[in-house]
Amino acid sequence: MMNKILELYNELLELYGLQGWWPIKGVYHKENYSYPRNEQEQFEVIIGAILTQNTAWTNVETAIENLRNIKCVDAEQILATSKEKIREAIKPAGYFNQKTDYLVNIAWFYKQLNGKTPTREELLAVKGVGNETADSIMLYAYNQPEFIVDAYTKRLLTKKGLITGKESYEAIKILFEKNLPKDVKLFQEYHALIVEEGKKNSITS
DNA sequence: AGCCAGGCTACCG
DNA sequence: CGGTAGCATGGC
Repeated sequence: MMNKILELYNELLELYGLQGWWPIKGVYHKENYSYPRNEQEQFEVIIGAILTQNTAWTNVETAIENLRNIKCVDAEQILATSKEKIREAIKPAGYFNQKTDYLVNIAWFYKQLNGKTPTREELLAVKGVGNETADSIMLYAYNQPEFIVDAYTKRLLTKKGLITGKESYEAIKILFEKNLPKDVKLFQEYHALIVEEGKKNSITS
């Protein structure tokens, strides 16, 4: 018999279908997992992961478009641009003072990687990158099998009675990873489905 | 007119 | 360690 974590995945998949995350240039590439296709797209995923911290994705889209207009969906360009300009561009995403610093930090980090794939620990050492952002970057920018735990995930698992809600980030992450095959596509779709479910169901359901 | 959104850091006990 | 204030915009 299947475990509850895998059952939940199949239930969500049945409900919502394949999601095809992460959106690039506002587009969800359903049933195509060859993204990101180049460094520009990879870096777009990374800045999106930072900008979406506690922020609605629609606001992030606007911020990324503003950054695109000033050629700053690019690590070198961010480092060559004044913080004031970046701050203005990402204003719609909120927390713009913090996030400007975070973007500069990740730009330095990305540049020194010189094309290498970072470890999760290296990402966590960047100020502005916490557990969820690190896992989002690993899973969607680098296609590494790290399961993402977010507010929707905790809420859904609590509602399903699979956790109490008091577990740590790490504990919930491990719960998923030990009950699922270590499959990047599966991890990508599962998190996307959880977000879809979270968006469609109000806080009080 | 609040409350919420794909969190993180700093600081407290 | 766990708990929480502060950060900020836009949509409903």
